[in-house]
Amino acid sequence: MLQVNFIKTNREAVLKGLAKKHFSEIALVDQIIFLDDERKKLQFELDERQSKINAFSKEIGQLMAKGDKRLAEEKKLEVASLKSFLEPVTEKLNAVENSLHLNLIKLPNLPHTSVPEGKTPEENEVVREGGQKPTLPNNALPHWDLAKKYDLINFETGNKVTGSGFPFYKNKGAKLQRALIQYFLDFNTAAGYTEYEPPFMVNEASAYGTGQLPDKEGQMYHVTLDNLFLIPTAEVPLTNIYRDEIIKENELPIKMTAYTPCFRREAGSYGKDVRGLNRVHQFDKVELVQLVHPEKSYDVLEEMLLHVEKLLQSLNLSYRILRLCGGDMSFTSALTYDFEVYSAAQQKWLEVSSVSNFEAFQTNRMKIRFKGDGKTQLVHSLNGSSLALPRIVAALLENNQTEEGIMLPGVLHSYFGNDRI
RNA sequence: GGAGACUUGUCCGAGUGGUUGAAGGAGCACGCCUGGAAAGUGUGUAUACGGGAAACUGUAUCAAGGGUUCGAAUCCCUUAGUCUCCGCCA
Repeated sequence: MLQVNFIKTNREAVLKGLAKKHFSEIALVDQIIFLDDERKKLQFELDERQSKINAFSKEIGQLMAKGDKRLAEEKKLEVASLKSFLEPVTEKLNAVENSLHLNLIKLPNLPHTSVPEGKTPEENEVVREGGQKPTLPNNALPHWDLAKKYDLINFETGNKVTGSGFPFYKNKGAKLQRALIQYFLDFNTAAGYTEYEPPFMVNEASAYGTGQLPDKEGQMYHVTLDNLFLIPTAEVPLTNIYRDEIIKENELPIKMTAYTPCFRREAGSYGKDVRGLNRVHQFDKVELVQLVHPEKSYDVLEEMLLHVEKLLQSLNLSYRILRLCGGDMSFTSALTYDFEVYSAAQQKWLEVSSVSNFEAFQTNRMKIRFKGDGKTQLVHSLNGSSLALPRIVAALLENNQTEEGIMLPGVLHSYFGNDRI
């Protein structure tokens, strides 16, 4: 959520930023400014009245103490008439505050200046590529066939037991999941991230805090009986740890990592892109979240980028880093880098990580602040995947297939207990 | 799931209708003291939204929401959470 004062003092910049994000309801901006002025007026009016009432009440108290009942009774009547004015103003103020808030949460975050213009994924900017694309024989198999061949993943059973998009991992497939999770977590904690195992369901306030609610409830699984939501990413419980808290400046940066399953209803799925592990409703992911001093968030973003890059390099995968264009970025992000891994058998890039700086957009909703220079201000939040497993698994299987089995990268050997599948 | 007790500021803790945003203590910050530290000592130390150039000042907030009252941290209701006992359970 953008800060009203920022919108008011930077109206032009806000409009420009929204245009870059291809946000169409720009009338909201002036609406918000209008409503906020209205809010202030009403607030002032209300405070004035309340102040008078408070003063009178105090007097009544003093009169009662002196035993001057008659004068006290007179004052009571005066207060009563003042109070009758209070209610309509309060109601108006509430109404204005509500619609101000409703409008405010409709505005997406503003893109950073380095965000490229553009509307579609094709217009994302390739920052750099790394690793080597493997050359596979002509009879190379896509991962769904490899999964069958080595009995690693069973999609059909998942369909039967739960539904499509809920695969069973089996045998070495299950063990590979465990190895990857363990490796990723160790890699992250070695870099100073604190490991968490958070709840896999969150309440409404938390889903709201990270921006899943309102509007995007369709993307989450909702446990209606208890009004809880299955988390679409560990970002939600992790960031919400600090909701409504004021952090001491010397405790920043706060670096957190967690493995969780992620649950996504993914309304718009289609065709070839959803084959095998390319898109599923439940998948495993290790996530990074940082809460940092606002002046440092872009340095931290670069640091997280390098961190994830190192992780991908250690897996010997061919990857590229994209800087997302304004139209392809998420609602909450100010700058996002996507990591894609090359799947040799499918001959396409698969997104495996998304590293974003949200600046104060999330923390303004969650009121995560810190105290520095005597002032209380919002921290910046960032997150990144390190990594989402399914597509990593897809690439590992496809890119490393040989006659002798699937050769795993060295860093996984000890975790997996073998050098190949 | 049942019964009871409880929920006050960063923390501990006082406070059962009237200058209480909240005693007292701890912590923290700054100053004095010290060769340095500890001890001692002085001052300061919540958040949000307003007004004001500023000094300063108004309103709200004692789990959350509602109610009673001229006035509520204090009384009533609802919800959530914590603890204890019982039940159930991996």
